[in-house]
Amino acid sequence: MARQVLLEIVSAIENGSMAGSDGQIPSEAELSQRFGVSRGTVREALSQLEVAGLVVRRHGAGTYVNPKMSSRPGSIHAWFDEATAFMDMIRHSNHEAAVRILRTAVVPAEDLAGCLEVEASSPVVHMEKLLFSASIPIIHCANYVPLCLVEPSLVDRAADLFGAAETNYRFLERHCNRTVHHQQSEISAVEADEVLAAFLECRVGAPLLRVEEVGYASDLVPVFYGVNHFRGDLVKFRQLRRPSIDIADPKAE
Amino acid sequence: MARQVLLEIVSAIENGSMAGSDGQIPSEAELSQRFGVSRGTVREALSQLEVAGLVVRRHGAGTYVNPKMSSRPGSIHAWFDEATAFMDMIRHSNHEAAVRILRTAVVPAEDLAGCLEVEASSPVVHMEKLLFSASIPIIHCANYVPLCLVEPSLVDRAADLFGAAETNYRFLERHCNRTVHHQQSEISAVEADEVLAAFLECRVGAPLLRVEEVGYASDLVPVFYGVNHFRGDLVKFRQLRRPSIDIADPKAE
DNA sequence: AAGTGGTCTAGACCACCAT
DNA sequence: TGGTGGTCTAGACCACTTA
Repeated sequence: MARQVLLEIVSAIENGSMAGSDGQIPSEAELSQRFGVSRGTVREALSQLEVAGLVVRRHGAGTYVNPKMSSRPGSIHAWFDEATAFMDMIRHSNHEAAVRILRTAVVPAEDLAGCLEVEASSPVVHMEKLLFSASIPIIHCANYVPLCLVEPSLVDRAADLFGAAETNYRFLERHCNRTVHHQQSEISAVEADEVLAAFLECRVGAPLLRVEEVGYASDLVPVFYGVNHFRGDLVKFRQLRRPSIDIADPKAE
Repeated sequence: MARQVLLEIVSAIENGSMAGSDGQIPSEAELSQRFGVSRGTVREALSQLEVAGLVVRRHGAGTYVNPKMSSRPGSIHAWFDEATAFMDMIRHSNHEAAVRILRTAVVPAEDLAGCLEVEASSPVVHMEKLLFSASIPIIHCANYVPLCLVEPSLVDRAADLFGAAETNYRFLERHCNRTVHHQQSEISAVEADEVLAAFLECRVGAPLLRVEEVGYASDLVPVFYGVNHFRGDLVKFRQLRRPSIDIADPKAE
């Protein structure tokens, strides 16, 4: 029901029938009456909208629509903390997306053994691809999935299936019976080497965004490792940043 | 009380007395008994720990410690979605942090008028600074705060006070009576121009992480604009990425 | 089948903001 | 001072995992 309430609030915000001229939304008590649910359920829905940045809640004052966000609800994209397939990211944001699979193979884990929590000699399925936005190559991806996760009957065809699946998510869901629960990423700036420059059709030395990440299933088993390079001049990530919850004991300070 | 429960759980995880050998935490029902609070309160605490990535909850199975995170609880830092003063970021992560104020001034808003929601001719207080980690310059920051936010009695000394405060957060709290509620950031990769290269003691053309952001108070008033450049070879940001909440109505697809 | 987390309820009180 | 969001309670039922 919280989900239903959320959707109704969003569409009411979109068509302008929810918020007053100052952007204020009806109180939680009123909403719970209007939708015929408990106040707790309304709060659950509003909390999710708050995390997404669509509304801002002010203790004692009310809940307000965030005009910076409501401009394109339902198509929030390229937020760095959202784990979306980069292909969908491109598709949702602007142009046509295309993918070219550069290479698929089964190779030993080697340097990735640590982060994938397998032996260095264990085989991993590898896929290298190039993503295009409006025919321009903008992202180069190299992905690795431990072969031991692939359904036993499909192990022989793993490399080809990875290529056919096109994304980590789909490959893991279809052929490993796993979903990605979260991924831990690291973002940095690097310059294009000869190989990347050739693929991304940019100058050697051009600035690139590098996103390196490990995906985990809900049981905390690492399910993929990926290194992605983005044309620095064409791709940006957005992120809402907030004061963090203090996990440290304040007494300790 | 949720806060108290959270702290107790964290320290129990730290000293190893909370989780079993498989990392599982006692059930919510048991925790609520143990701490003498309702289950809802325990869930509130666990939810915060889940957002921070310290634990993972699995419907039907239990709640587990995330070993990737619990290694340094209480000092989680350099997470991109956490709005921390960059100086504290350096300090908390490794070395001694130092700051050199390069320039303070009051200038017209001009190009920043749009994102700060003031007139182009309105004055803004500007501060440019350089942050050092172990004597190496690693971050260049340029910040702007609308002068109209500064307490009237301090307007004349605004530029100097901004320099003395050293961070946006402190300046806004001390002299504008405002706290930053959230900030919207954009991260990209650029190459160092002559000016930045000189400040950051790197090659012209070296890859830099560029973080551009607008800070907002809880009433959604923009309170600062900042452009920050990070030495790409020395600074990385980490981020937990998760599947996003669908805000779009699924019927629409 | 037993145990877990996920959701919802109805009510209460508090902390905060505005007027 | 009245209305708002923030927190907590006690209980119920459901959905899911695991053995």
